[in-house]
Amino acid sequence: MRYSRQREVIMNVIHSTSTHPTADWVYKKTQQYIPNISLGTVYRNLKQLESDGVIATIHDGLVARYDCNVEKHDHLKCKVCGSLTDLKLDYDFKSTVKRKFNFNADEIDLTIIGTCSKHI
Amino acid sequence: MRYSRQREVIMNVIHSTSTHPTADWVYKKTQQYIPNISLGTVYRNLKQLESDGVIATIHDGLVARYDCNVEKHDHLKCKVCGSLTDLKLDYDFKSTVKRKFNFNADEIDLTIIGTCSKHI
DNA sequence: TATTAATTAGTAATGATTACTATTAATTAT
DNA sequence: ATAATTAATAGTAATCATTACTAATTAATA
Repeated sequence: MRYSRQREVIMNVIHSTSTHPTADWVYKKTQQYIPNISLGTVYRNLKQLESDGVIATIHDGLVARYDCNVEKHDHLKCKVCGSLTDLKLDYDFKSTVKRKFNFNADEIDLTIIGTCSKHI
Repeated sequence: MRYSRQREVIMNVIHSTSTHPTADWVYKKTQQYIPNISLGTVYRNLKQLESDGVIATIHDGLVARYDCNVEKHDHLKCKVCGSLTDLKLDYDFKSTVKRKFNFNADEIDLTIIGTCSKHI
């Protein structure tokens, strides 16, 4: 993978926030630095960065969100404001599903949906 | 909500499988009984049945899948064949996130991704 | 510096879903 | 049973996120 300014800006934009932005948000943000950047370029680079393990993709309903935190973690999703917050929980379901279903677990996707502290 | 044959067939189709079908799959299946049924009718009814609590929607990547099992449960998703299998796990994260984040949890969405027994 | 191949901008295409509208049909009051 | 009412439908167009395509650009390299 060779250098491109577009990719560098995209990386910086993603690292500048902890809001798990969508591709469109990243696109609009990068436009502030490279006005004629193409949406396709944003998508292509996000995908490339993911397959390089530099960022992670979170499927949030119908849209994909991107996260520079690639460590395994879970999320709190607020029904009111839609915010997505990182959290770490302790569990080990892998041995359970191996035993019960002979299923080889690679990753666990866990999201807790509810109301965040701002709206209580 | 008043009776319609279309809705009845859609319900029967969903209850005839445990494969968590997509709207398109349901559409093609209902076409066997009502050849000129409209895709919009399928989507409208699926949404209506969900808001009535008769079926549940599962967001699987970019597509929505529908499930006649409305009891709270988790899923095993196979990376190889894409199958989605129901499972029930024991956990209680609600009190943890309430204590740590003052977050009021309503539901927990947990999917374990890996390889199912068929491909081992 | 010339060559090569990755990357880009711009645009068209796709796939899932929703919106719109005139028509059809289930219910309700007559 | 019949007419009136209005939810539900078929068919089509629109939307939204994402991917595919192509000719032009540009980073690396010989």
